[in-house]
Amino acid sequence: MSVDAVPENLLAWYDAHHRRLPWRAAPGEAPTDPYRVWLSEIMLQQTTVAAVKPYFDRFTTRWPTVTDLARADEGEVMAAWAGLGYYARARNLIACARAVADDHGGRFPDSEAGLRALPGIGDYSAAAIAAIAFGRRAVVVDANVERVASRLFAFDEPLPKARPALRALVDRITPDARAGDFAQAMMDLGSAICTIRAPQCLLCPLRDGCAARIAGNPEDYPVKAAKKAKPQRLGTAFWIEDGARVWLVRRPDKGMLGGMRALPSGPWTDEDPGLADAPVDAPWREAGSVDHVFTHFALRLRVVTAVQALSANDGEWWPIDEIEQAGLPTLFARAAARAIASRV
DNA sequence: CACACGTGGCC
DNA sequence: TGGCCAAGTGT
Repeated sequence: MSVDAVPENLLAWYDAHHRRLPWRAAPGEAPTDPYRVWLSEIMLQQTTVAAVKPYFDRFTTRWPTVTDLARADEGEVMAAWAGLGYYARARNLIACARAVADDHGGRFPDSEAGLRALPGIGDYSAAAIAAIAFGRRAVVVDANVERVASRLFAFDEPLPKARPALRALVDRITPDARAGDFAQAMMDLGSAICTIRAPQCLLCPLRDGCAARIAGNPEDYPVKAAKKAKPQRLGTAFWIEDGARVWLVRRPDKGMLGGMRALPSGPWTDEDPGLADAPVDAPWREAGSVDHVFTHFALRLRVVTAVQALSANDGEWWPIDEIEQAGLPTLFARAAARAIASRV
């Protein structure tokens, strides 16, 4: 199979085997509302389809259009995003919705360059939205496409440094027509057939032209640069309650879990901070600790509790029996669960 | 440009 | 079970 035959074979496979997803139009159907395409692409950044589905349903039910989202209360959007991770996406989501509403008359730009200028939309998302929502030819390269293409061409230069060279190869196989279906077909193929481990080459529509399969080592692709070791950090979270309510703060926009509601907590470092960052003097009780692994460090967060009056400006009392609605990111949801379990 | 930035699932 | 990885973006 030559390179020229890739789009035809892949699209025929997609017509027969495409996944049905809430944000996707089937081949031949009218394209999905650009708002839904955009929302799904932002949620899917570094995030699995299974994790995104319930969030996508809740967001589109609560905010059916980009204008609705643009008018939404920022804190409510952040709380609705809680648990999905990479919270800068949620801050950029709001900024993008407001830019579309205020600067573009409530309609998404229909060109890759126009989309690329919006907050939270990078090279990948601009290409994907242009292709999927607007039928534009665009070279869409995500981790699935990198894996499929690097195997197809037996491309063995280490990523991410060699990403531009790999993108040039993807450009060669991207068709002018059905660019959106082609991009989604590459992703479905990467998800179902051309998997990280144990790829199902016998079922692959591109097997006859795949250099890595012919060489017998598809699992050796893509080649990636070595990763750095994760440091271990230590911190303390403070559960302060008045009996029925707990004291919550909002974390600064910059930095870890930025903009999210949280338990008070000092900086996380390689030294155990103990009670040094306590927001108030209190007879602290140990409630155990939570181990949590982030992208670039591991954290052991000690949880201490106290029943204490507290008056401060930068925080709020939250009913403990409604803690699930506070929109805590997973780390602090786990810390809160630890504190609640330790109550007498 | 290398690094910061979450979470859960997989083996 | 600890390491790897995911429909990346911003700085």
